[in-house]
Amino acid sequence: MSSQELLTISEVAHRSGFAASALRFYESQGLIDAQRSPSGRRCYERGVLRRLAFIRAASNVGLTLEEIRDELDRLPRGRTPTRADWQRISRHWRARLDEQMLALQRLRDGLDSCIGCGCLSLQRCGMSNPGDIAATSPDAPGAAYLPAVLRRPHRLR
Amino acid sequence: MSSQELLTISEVAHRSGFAASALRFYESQGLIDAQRSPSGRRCYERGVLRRLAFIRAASNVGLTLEEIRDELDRLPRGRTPTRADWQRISRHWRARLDEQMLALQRLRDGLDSCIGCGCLSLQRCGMSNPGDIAATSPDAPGAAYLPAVLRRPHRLR
DNA sequence: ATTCAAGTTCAATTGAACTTGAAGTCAAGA
DNA sequence: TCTTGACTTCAAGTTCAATTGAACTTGAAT
Repeated sequence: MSSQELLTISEVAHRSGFAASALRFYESQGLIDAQRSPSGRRCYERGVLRRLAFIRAASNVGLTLEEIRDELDRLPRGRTPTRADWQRISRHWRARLDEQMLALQRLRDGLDSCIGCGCLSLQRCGMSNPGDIAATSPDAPGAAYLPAVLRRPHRLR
Repeated sequence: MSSQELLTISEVAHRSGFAASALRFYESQGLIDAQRSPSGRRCYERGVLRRLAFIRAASNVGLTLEEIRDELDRLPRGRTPTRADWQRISRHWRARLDEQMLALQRLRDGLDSCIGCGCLSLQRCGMSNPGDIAATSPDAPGAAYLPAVLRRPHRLR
């Protein structure tokens, strides 16, 4: 069925742009898998490259590795994702990106409204308080919290 | 000259929205400072609240604490920042936010161009390769890197 | 036969921004 | 006097996504 050409870890590393250490790490985290040669070396099917592209894209969108693993697990094991699979995922990501952009826009608009006023008033300034949580709470503290989407750290290299 | 009303750490914590531990940490990092009571407790001037609002805002924009410290250090010690100070800083932040938004837009456009095609081709897909670095290199690896602006982790709470 | 690069495992380290815990001090109230 | 509770310091822990290092094995080329 499947082709015979298996890839070494350094080939996959080079072709995917991930470090070999990252590939081992992803395997340990259940994001990808590898066969083994008789001597115990990792042998990858070509499909792993698509999977890695997926991982990078998802990570770019801001998903954690855990979320990515979940998403991959809900994907059909073995076969290439269908258009429908891909559309479901895309919509998910698209929504996340829109959220992030919106949060940034609010921040930038707050900044614009501050320019020239020299304000940065603790209670009122839209810049130090981009109006999400704090303002609504009954005995809200003066300063505010970033919308959750922008709070997530994400690195990747 | 300055008023007598000094604030305790828990007052500042509540009014700024930062945890007391964060205030101690910021002091240790040279971002804020505090006087001491005879018994060694921290006493804050009201001005620290403005400074903390600044820190939160800057952090929301994505500056690291180190960058924030630098920015604060270039600010006139003692006096409230003038309109000119604030405008310089705002422009700096504004540019940074614009960068971030642009990066997100590229990502989203790539996603849109993918929806329905089910591609995620390693070499060509705009989603796994938001066209920044990798594609330009001579023997570029297949997959790409996020623009630096989006790579920075930033947490705050 | 020797050498070398490339692979393996596992544990420890990184960095940013804090938080948590342990152990102790201090002032006010019952 | 005793007990809270708010504070102090300092060291160590947390999270995420990996990287790094030590110690070892393998396969191919010289």
